Parts: sequence; structure tokens; C-alpha cells
Amino acid sequence: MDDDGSARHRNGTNKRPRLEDVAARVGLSTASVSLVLRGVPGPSERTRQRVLKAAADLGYQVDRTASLLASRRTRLLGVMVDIHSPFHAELVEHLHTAAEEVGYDLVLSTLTRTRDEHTAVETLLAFRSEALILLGPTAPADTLAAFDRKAPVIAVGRRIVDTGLDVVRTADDDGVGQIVDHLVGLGHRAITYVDGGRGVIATDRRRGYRTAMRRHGLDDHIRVLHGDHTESAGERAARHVLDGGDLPTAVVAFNDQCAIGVLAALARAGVAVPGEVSVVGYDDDTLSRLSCFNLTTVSQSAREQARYAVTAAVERLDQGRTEPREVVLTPRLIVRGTTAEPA
Amino acid sequence: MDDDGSARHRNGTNKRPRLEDVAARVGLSTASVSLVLRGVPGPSERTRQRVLKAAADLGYQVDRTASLLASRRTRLLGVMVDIHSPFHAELVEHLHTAAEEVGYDLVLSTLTRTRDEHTAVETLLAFRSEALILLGPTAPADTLAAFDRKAPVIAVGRRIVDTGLDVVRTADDDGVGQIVDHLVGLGHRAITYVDGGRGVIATDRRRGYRTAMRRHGLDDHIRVLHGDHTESAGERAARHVLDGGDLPTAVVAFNDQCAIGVLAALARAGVAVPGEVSVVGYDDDTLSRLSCFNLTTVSQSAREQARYAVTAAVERLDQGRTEPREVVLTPRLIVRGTTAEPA
DNA sequence: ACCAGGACTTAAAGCGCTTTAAATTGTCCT
DNA sequence: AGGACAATTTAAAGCGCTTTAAGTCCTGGT
Repeated sequence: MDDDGSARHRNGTNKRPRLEDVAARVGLSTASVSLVLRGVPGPSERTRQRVLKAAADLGYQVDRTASLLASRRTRLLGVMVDIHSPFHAELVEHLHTAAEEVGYDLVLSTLTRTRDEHTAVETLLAFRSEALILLGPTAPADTLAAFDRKAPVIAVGRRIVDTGLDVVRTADDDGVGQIVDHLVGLGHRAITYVDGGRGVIATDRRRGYRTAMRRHGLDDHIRVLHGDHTESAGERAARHVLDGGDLPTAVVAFNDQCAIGVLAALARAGVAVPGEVSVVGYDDDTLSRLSCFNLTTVSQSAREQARYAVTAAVERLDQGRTEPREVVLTPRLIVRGTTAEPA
Repeated sequence: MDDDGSARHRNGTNKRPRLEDVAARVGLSTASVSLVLRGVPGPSERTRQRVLKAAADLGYQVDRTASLLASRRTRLLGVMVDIHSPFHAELVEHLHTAAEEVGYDLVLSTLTRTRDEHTAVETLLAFRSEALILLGPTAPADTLAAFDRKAPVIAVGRRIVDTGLDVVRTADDDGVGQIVDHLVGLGHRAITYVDGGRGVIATDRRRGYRTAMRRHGLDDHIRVLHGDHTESAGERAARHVLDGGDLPTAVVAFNDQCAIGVLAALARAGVAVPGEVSVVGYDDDTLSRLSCFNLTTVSQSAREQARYAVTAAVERLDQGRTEPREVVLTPRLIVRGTTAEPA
């Protein structure tokens, strides 16, 4: 602590210790110190100890910008997230641990109302991300392909075909299929679906519903209500059904938010769930876990998707893979309290 | 693995273009190109145009790591966030726009189960953040003070005294006070509070409740139930009250999650809200806005907090302020559907 | 005593950009 | 034509670290 304690941070004048300072303190070259600090074999045990002590004493901390510049590699994975999405939050958490395990670091860039995907990706590239992990990208396929030209793109959570980029996602149609199977298994036949709009994901889930219904010979019961990903869409759909008078025995919603809207409308109308009508969502949102909803839903295994995304990046970066790969995981039905045998 | 062209990334394009490549293309020095690209006055209009064109043609993109290293300044604000918090998400959004306006960039570091505040801050510093904006830090005051020695720390959302660092927060006691005022105004007297545990924030809110009750001469009605920030704590507290038999006419919960637990328990017990009991939360969580809850709550004005945080950072960085500053904003009561006159 | 060979260390050349002093060019007077 | 001065442009010195070829020191064997 020979440094003046009051040498407070100020503008650029801050003198955080450099490699050179540590080197000077132990009378070695910066090269040796660098080696020790990165755990590269070579330096003797004695040197190692002295350097580590000196570094600790000085409160030395590596300057990433400098080391990234110096090493050809940055070992940085750029992640684009929608910071408002709880699901993305979960993915990021797992991405962090997965990346750490293989010696990579994450740099996050978030989407906001005023920051579109393009801006976010630019930022990621400016930090020299070696690969781009895009969570739920909505940009058109050729835009993504353009990004991929700058750094390998791994798209997570969305089906994208024929662009030569890596995709990690769950099989949405299969997920909805599992829901239908579960309901049919309980004895339901009149199973109505509340749609999720125009996106790729919504299309897959809708198809999953239709296919499963037909597989069970329930073609006549197929009924898709207009909707989207919001709670109010769920409410509207439910009211529509209630007004119509012919209540199905089960309602499958595009996602949990929408399902909660359905629940709210049914509750208001005095319809018992799951007594009279069973309700199922999708996403295993934190919402669905709230004990007041306790919603049966489908989980997208964030953990696994994250691991596969990191693996894909590493394969491209370290193993020279150039063939695009699509990983499609099987979602998992989570049975909670909103489904039961029909009355 | 050879590190040249082909292994780089498919599409054969060699390395990403450098400043030098742009310079070569227009027959100028890298210095001029740098000047143009950063919009520094000096270069002639003709030069400017040619450089911009060349840069565009080459798809040139500045390498942040290099420019940060070269310029003494990084103009980077490090932000520590809990990626699971919707409130933080909102803050980040506003931080982004506020920072952009003053020419700063954000680097995010997130807290996860395996990444504590220390790690997060280290990362931020390794990227050479010039200031640290910590959202809802929970580390002890002296740890934060230690961080502050490396770069100015702006703590957001938590009261911290005597550490010489900047704080931006809302007055939690005032917020709860507003709730009590609102309820008393409606005619409530038996107002019970569900506590939020041991944190600084919980302490402030509890105090706000007590003070406001006394101010209204309701000392005898002060009743604080044990609880924390979770839904289940709310449920437990509500059940406790229900079992006790003497229902208050209003329940104020530490936060929205907790309030929702209260709502759930009351609903299960067949108690009408707000008919028999009014319920209020805190945070203006997305949850509280769900139409099925439509919870009266208190908003913490994320936008303003974000702006003040950035301003504080800029003052320290660009205007040499060294005196710590505490900004305390007044929270805003948001009256929704869970409060009404007592029966 | 001498040298091969292993164990450590280090000098020095960058990484891609910013920055500043200095050089160049051009303009306009006298 | 010569020179002052402004407008442009550039050479060159870093920023703090990594990397690798080239040392320097020891061993022990002969």
C-alpha cells in the first residue's frame, strides 16, 4: 500500500497497476508475469508465488481490452438478449456457466425499444465477439445470414431454414403434441387451441395442435381461436368461447401469459378449473409457477439450449466446423394443477 | 489450425478490414481516417466523403478493444444487474438511452447463482468501465467502498450511508407512507403490514408504515406480520391473519410478489378484494399490472433513476465532482383495483 | 573442465487504434 | 515573388498485454 490511498479515480489520470508495475516489483519481465498470471506452464514455482503475491499486493487486475488486443483471440461470445424476457434471463444464466466451462466469456447486448437487433449485433461485433448467440432473433433470415458472414451466428429458440447458420431450439409442435396427448389421456376430446399470431413459433405450435388432434382422430374437435402472446388475447378468446355457449373441456393456450388470461376470464365467469375446464400454457414461465395459477405447461429446458448453443459456438471456433447444425430439443410437459379429467 | 483466411469463417473473406485498409484504399493516413470516422473536425469535406465511402465499401467496423486501448478514455459505464429482475430490465433500458445521449456506452454484467457481485464487478473493471452503476447491490457498504476506490460507484435503489459513494434511490418510507395515506383516505383504520425481511429496503418500508400509521393516530392498529419478498410469504401471512380471525380491512405487502401471495390466500378463503379487504403491493411489477390482479402499488420511476445514475457518473467522470451525492426520488402511488373503501 | 540439454527468462515485435506535434499545402497579402 | 497564416494531413509514439524466438543458467555426464 505505498500508493497514496487518496489517489482516487479521476478522469483518465487513474493509474491502475499495469503488468509492468508487477514485473518491476518482483524484478522480472512483463513476459514472465503474463505467463504466471495466465497459468501458462513455464515459470518456476518460486517465481509463480512471488508474482502472485506482488499482483495481489498491488491489487493488479488484468486489462481485458489490452489482452484481447494482444492475443489474436478474444474468447468472447456475444449474446443478444431481450432483457425483458424472463426466459432469456434464464438462458443467459446457463450460457454464463456453460461458457465459463470452456474458457469463454460473455458480452451481453440488449434489445430495447430504441435498440434494434442490428444495433445490438454491431455492438457485439465491436467488442470482437467471436461468435454471436442470438436469443429469439426476429430479423429476417437473410439479415441473420449477413451477420453470420462476420461471425458465426447461433440462433436460439427460433426455427430458421436454409441460411446455413446454427440453430438451437425446442420442437414446439412436439410440445403442443405432448399437451394434447396428456389431455386426451385424461379423457378430453373437446380441446380448443388459442392461437399465438403470425410468428414462426406460433405457426409451429398451431401445427403441433392440429397434427396431434388428428392423430387422436379428433379432427372434428379441432378449433383454433384467434389470439396472440398476451394475457388480454387469452381473455378475449375465453370470453368468446363463454359467449358462444359451447364450452370445450380443455383449452390449450399459445403461451403462459395467454393461458393466464384464459384463467382470469374463466374465473370471472365462475367456471371451475380444472373442474369444468382444463387449461394449459406453454413456456414454464415464472408466472405459471405462481401458486395462484399453478399452471400445467411445457418447459423449454433453458439449460440444455444454452449448453448446446455454447457447444455450437465452440465447434465453429475451435474445431473448425463449417457445416451448419440444427439442434432440436424435445420440450418437457410439466403437469401442475390446471388439468384434470373432464367432468 | 491455421489462423488465416480460410479458417476464419466461411465466405473466404480474410480478416476484418482495419483502419489501415481503409486508409490504403483512399490513399490517406490512418490518422485521417480515424479522424473522419470519429467525426472529429479537421479533415476536409472531400476527404470525409471519400473515407466514409471507402469504409462503407469495405464494411469497415471499428474495433472497440483497440480504440479503447488507444484512447485514454473508454467512455464505458459498467452496469451490474440481476438479470432475473424485471425492474432491473427496465432500468437498463433507460440507462441505455441516457448513456447514449451523453456519449457513453454500457457494458452489462449479470448476477447469477454462481456469479456474485464481486465477480460481476471484476468483469466490469476488466472491460475498463470508467464508472460502476450497481443496481440493487447487496454487498456490505465497505465492499462497495472498496469498489469505489477503483472506479466511481453509483448505487441504485438502495440506501447506503457514510461511504462516500453516490446513491440514487427512491424514498421507500415515503412510498409506503403514500399507501397508508391513500388507505386512510378511503376510510381504513385496521391496516396490517406484511414485512419484507432483514434488508435495508425492507427496513425503510417498515419504518414508512409505522411512521405513517402514527401520523394518522393509528398507533393501536400497527401490526407487522413476518414475511419476505416471496409469494409464499404473502400466503403464509394471509393465512395467519385468517386463522387469527380478526381480519384487518387492508393489507399492505412489502412488494408485489408478496401481495400476490396475500391475494391468493384471500381468494382461496373466499374473502372479497377489495370488497372486504384492500390489498396493496410495492414495485409496480409487471405482475401487478396483470388484469387478473390489477394491484394497487407504488412505482419506482425507473426512467428517472436511470437518468440520475448516468448523470452522477458523468459528473464524476467529466466534471470532476468528488463530493458524494445522494439522489432520493419520490415514488408514485398507482391506484388500481385492489383498494376501495372498507366495507 | 567442457558441453549438451533442460529449465527458466526475457527482448522485442506486434494487436488496431488514438493522439499530438510537426509537416505539408493552399491562400492571400504586400 | 516572398511570407504569414490557416487549413489539412501525417509520422510516430504510445495504450497494456501476448507471444515467440532467443537468450541465460544450471545441471550432470564425460
